[in-house]
This record gives sequence, C-alpha cells and structure tokens, in this order.
Amino acid sequence: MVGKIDPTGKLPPYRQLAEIIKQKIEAGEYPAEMRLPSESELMDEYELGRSTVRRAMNWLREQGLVETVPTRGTYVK
Amino acid sequence: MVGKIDPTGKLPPYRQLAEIIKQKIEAGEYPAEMRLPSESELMDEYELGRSTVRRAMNWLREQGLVETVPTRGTYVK
DNA sequence: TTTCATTTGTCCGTATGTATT
DNA sequence: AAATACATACGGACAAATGAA
Repeated sequence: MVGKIDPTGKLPPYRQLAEIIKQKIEAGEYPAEMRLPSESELMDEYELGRSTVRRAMNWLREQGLVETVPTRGTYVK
Repeated sequence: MVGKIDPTGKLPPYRQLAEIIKQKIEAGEYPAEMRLPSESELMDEYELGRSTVRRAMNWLREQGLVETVPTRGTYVK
C-alpha cells in the first residue's frame, strides 16, 4: 500500500512523507497553487508528530516543490 | 511608497502597522484629537486581518499615543 | 420613536513560526 | 523525534453602543 510510513524503513519518516507528497505533486493529485493539507491533518493522516511533518515540509521547500506562507499554509509551486 | 506591510520583515505585521501610524502621528498627519481610520479601513488599506490591526492599536495604546472609545473609534492623544 | 450603519469588544477555530525541554 | 508552550496571523460570528436618518 502506498502512503504508509514505516518507522523502520530505510528512509526516516520525514523523508518518507516528503516522498509521498512529492509523488502526489508529480502525479497531479496536488496541482500547482493548491494548498497542501495542514500540518495537523498530515499528523493525523500519517500518525506523525508535528516536527516530523515540518521536517518533511522543509525538505519539500528546499527542493523547490512547495512554498510556505506564514499563517496560511504550504502551497504547491 | 511608504506604508507597505512586509509579512516577511523583521518586525511582525502588527508592529509595522503601528510604526507607520506612529510616524504619521509624529509627522502631524494625524494630529491630536483626530480619529484614526477605523479597523475596517486599516484592514482594507494594509490588507491585514482585523486581529492584526487590533494588535497594532493595542500597541499604540500601550505607548500612550492613542486612546480608544468603544463604538466610536481610536483617537490621537 | 424606530431603524440602520458604523465601530469597537469578545470569542472561537485554524494555521504557521519559534523556542524549550 | 516528540511534546509542549507561546507568539503571530487570518477569518468568521455575534454583541453592544453610538449616532444618523
């Protein structure tokens, strides 16, 4: 099944989440300009802590895939 | 043009707005006894949420620069 | 007097930023 | 990585008071 986080996997959880989201972006499931699910939603959905979700967001941001607007959300670039 | 809010600036938006208004007061553009623009007007003019505008007002009030009269407005002291 | 628009007061919910432990 | 706390910000909703029509 796609979209599950494996705490014992090769990649750390934050990178796994980042890859999942990256795939969704590239697949068009998350189109440009779309706001990603909030940190809270991602925490619930993938059963991760906020800092883990934020690390994933940081990674995606560093990759130039998304853009974060303070107090608004993170958007697909 | 002076009076633009930079969401990524050093000072948070509410402080930037407060500084703008403070300058106008000190420059005489907003003389004593004058009623400041309403919260709604400031929201529109600077594209800020009401709570942000109100924070700016609180700050100005704490500085002793203005005085607020409920249902009437905020006045330069 | 009644009605209406304006303005501030208050509260709630949600979201990100930062720091600490 | 997680948990927690606090700051900052946006939006909506409703109340209360004022003053004008």
